[in-house]
Amino acid sequence: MEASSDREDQLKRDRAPRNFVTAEDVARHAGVSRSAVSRTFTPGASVSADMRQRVQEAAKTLGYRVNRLARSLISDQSNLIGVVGANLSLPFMARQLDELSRALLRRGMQCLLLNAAEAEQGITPLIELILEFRVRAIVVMSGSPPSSIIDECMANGVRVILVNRQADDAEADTIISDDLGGAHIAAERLLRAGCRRIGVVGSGARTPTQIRRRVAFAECIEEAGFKPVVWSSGETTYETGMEAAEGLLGSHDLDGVFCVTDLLALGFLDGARGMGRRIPEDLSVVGFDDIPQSAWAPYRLTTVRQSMSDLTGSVLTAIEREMHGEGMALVHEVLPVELVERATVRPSIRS
Amino acid sequence: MEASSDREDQLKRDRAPRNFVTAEDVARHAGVSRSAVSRTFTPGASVSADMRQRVQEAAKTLGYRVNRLARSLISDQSNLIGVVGANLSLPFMARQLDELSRALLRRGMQCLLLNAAEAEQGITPLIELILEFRVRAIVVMSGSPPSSIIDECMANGVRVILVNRQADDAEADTIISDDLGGAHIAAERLLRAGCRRIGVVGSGARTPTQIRRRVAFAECIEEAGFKPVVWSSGETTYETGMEAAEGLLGSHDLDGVFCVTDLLALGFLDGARGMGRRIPEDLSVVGFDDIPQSAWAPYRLTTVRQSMSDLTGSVLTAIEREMHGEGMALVHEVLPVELVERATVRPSIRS
DNA sequence: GCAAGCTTTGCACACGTGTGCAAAGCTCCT
DNA sequence: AGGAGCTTTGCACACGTGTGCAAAGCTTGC
Repeated sequence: MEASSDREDQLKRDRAPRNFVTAEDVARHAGVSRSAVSRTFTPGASVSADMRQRVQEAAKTLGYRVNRLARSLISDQSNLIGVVGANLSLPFMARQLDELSRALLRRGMQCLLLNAAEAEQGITPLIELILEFRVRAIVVMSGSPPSSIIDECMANGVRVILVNRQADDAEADTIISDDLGGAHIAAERLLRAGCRRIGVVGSGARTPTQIRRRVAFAECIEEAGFKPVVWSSGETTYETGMEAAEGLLGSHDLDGVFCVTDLLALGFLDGARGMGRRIPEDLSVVGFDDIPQSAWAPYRLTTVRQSMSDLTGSVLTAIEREMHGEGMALVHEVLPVELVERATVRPSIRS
Repeated sequence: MEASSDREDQLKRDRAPRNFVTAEDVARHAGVSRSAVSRTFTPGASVSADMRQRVQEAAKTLGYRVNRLARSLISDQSNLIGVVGANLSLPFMARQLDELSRALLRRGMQCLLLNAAEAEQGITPLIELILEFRVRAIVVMSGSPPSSIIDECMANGVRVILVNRQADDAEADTIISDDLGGAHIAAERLLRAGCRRIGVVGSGARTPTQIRRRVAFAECIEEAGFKPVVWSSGETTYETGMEAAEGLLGSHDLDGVFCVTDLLALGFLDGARGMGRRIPEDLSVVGFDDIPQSAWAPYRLTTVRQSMSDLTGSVLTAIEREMHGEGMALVHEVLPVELVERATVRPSIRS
């Protein structure tokens, strides 16, 4: 917080003189009142046609732009949506952000993006910062906000929408893809392929999503009477996937592996191949997410797909739900997933 | 513009009542003047220690957050940086945005992200929208702004920073990686490998970057006495790379190819292999950008690397340069590139 | 103890906009 | 022509904050 203050201090010191045209200027130039200008740019306000035209002409020649800061000051509401995300360069996150920012713009909202990568003490400070902009809602795609800050947001009329995140018993909207179902599908598929010596690969990240997928998968396998080998350390990257392959396959002769993330799966595939395993003859692999790279020729990964459009759609639903009245109800959605069959799992034995 | 207006209209209709705590509330609760509250939260203002503490206590119990909209209204300046980008899910763009948003936050600035993907009539409307937020500067990573809007930004004291973009003779900061140098390096490397039947692969996108790389490469090859075959259609994706391989290798027996983008190169590699070409024995391939996937085991792409940190650093330099006075000078940087040798080009013949 | 100098505090104005209210203008019918 | 009813316009206030200015308080040196 200290460093940040110093920074802002400096920003202010070398502030440049601005000269934006104001509604006052336009009014003077068009010979009308300032209210008329305001109404011209306020949808639904009462202005006559020729007044509107006169104002618009003046505005055009002067280069007038409404000052949204001032506008929002009145309504105590901006069209800003705060977005908290980290690791924006990971394929899945990138796609998520791409779709979300596009959808927001299409609906007349803007995206205030804060990168949580360097948020050592959690994302609470980031959310606090976002609140200072009087945003319309906050979308959290990374980190786990303590319920105290969520409550504060809600108390101020700002919805908090958690995407593939969880906050135990806090009043937040929660949109999650069906990790349990997906893990189940993956387990089922591997078992049907006749796999018996089974492994799970996760990273060291302790996100709810990772844990749910790993645990649910392990349970399924155990129910079937087998004992899965688990890998869970490192970052959630391709490289970790390779390490997992070396670590796991060096000591265990596995014939089926579930990677909780496609990125891990791709690394794992390359690692396994590097150790001489043939896919899927010797070893079947299933991923989760369906990122674009999974369809690339060297991989053709069989994986559990999250529907990106469902995800974005649900976020928008939550944002547009009214804060008070009967629409206040929280959104709690578990989005369905589906298996995408490609080429990394052996065909089912009995069909 | 029409649709957007309707949208905003609707946003206003279902506006929810808010109840943010104001500085006035805090002042009353602490028994001091409102100015004192303001000064407590203004770095560098004159407040005594115990006054500050009293205010901070009251602010904490009441849950006060400075309203940045109001604050910015005074200074006519926010800490917002407008960012225009499209195709955020492409690896290179994603990394760029990741680094930029991180750097901005670290320096006490926030990122107002507009996705230009659906900007059919150019990005001028987007920049106009951004201006309404009285941003500190605008970073353009996609689309090409006409110089009229750039001039308007500059007239209002808002810098426009083009990243790997170009606006002919407009007053914008321009930060470009050395496409010409990179193309030269790529050509040189292929020639040294003994390639003689050479191709260039671009997409149908007519961005300055693409064109510069393609043209410069072709020139180098022609200077060496050969005539390159050119592919340039489709989107800038992996799939286009594959198509290019099929299209080009079906009719020409090439032994060296330069892809103006790594993503194209990866698709091209897979396409070429699918047609039975051995890399690099039969065919050498060089890319441009050095995205993470290029280092993956099936590819090990030799490519021309843009330094992401240089790029981000230069953007920050431009943002922080003063608008008036001696610091007003525009930033025009051409960032150096370097060849990353991996495994898709044959060793040099004469060394 | 007192004056000079410094620090701290409150008042009041400014920033650019939206909007309720009442006055003014217009339309239309009798 | 005149009045009822509707539309349009301007005034003035509100939004929450930063800050110049002067008054008040404090410190220091003699």
